[in-house]
Amino acid sequence: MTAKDGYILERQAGHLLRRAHQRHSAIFQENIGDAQLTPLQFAALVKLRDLNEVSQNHLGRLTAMDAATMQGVIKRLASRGLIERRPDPNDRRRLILSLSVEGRDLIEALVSNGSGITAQTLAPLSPAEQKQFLDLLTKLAQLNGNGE
Amino acid sequence: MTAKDGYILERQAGHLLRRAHQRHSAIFQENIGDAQLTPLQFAALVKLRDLNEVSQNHLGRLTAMDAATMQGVIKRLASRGLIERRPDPNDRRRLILSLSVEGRDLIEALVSNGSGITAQTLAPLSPAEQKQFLDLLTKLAQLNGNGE
DNA sequence: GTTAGATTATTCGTACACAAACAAGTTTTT
DNA sequence: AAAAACTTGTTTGTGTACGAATAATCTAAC
Repeated sequence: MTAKDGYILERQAGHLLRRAHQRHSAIFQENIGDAQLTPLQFAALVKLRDLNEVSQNHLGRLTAMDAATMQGVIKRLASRGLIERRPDPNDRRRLILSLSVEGRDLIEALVSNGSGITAQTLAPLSPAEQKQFLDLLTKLAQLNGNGE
Repeated sequence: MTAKDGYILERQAGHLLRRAHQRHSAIFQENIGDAQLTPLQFAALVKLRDLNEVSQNHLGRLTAMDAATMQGVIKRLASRGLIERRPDPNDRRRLILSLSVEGRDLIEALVSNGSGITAQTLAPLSPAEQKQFLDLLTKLAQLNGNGE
């Protein structure tokens, strides 16, 4: 907490965001109910459940993963048999992704755990603070609003 | 944004924290003023400047990095000649870390950029909102307050 | 004072994160 | 239609993240 010129690591947005994200990841891992599933894999399954079918890159945009990251996440989900990949007949560059039966069953069984994880992550705050925090955080998560 | 049962990815704390952290990282990279320096490396240098000398594990605790991560961060900083490592005479397990002259010069020159990066990260919020956000985020970054 | 237990740093293995470069395919321009 | 520009998915390389295992050392208990 020392600082010769007022720059205190513990008060920087980036450091705090990183630590809060660490804490959330730990809560996720303890409570998701599937030891292999990671937050990104869970996000991909949830979005796929909502949309039924999407291309890989499109799913990446919806879940905020770049193409290279998405590739790895999808590969691992497919190797577990949770999702299926087939070529798009209208655009031969594209891979159309969808949930397998096992993937659908798994995500239906685990979504409620996801809600609990968010609740637990926000538990140190009062209900009013939770709402406020999510509102502010939503603004800061917007890709614009930076400074070019 | 669809959802059969109210679980909306875009409103989950973890997803928003991840995206806000992504945005911060992009702002950091554009504004830190040293193309090689990463947020973690910057944090390590800042803490080292504040404390002069610390053991590697201790520095890891102060910057919220586990021992394995810290090891890599320190290795890269040392290979750039920004920090020095010497054994602790009182405890032969320990490595005592300190800034080199170049490391000190670099961090002194870049700390103010760090403040600008936090400001820019929080720029979408009003000053009152910024204070509130940091207060709430600080509570959520505390390692306790989870639910065992 | 030795043994059991804890701590320090390292290594290994898996999973993000993302820039950069690429091949293959699609769209836009001219 | 052919060229230029863009998109999709993959690969490579570097840097977090962190669990688990290990060797060396230190500390606490007995």
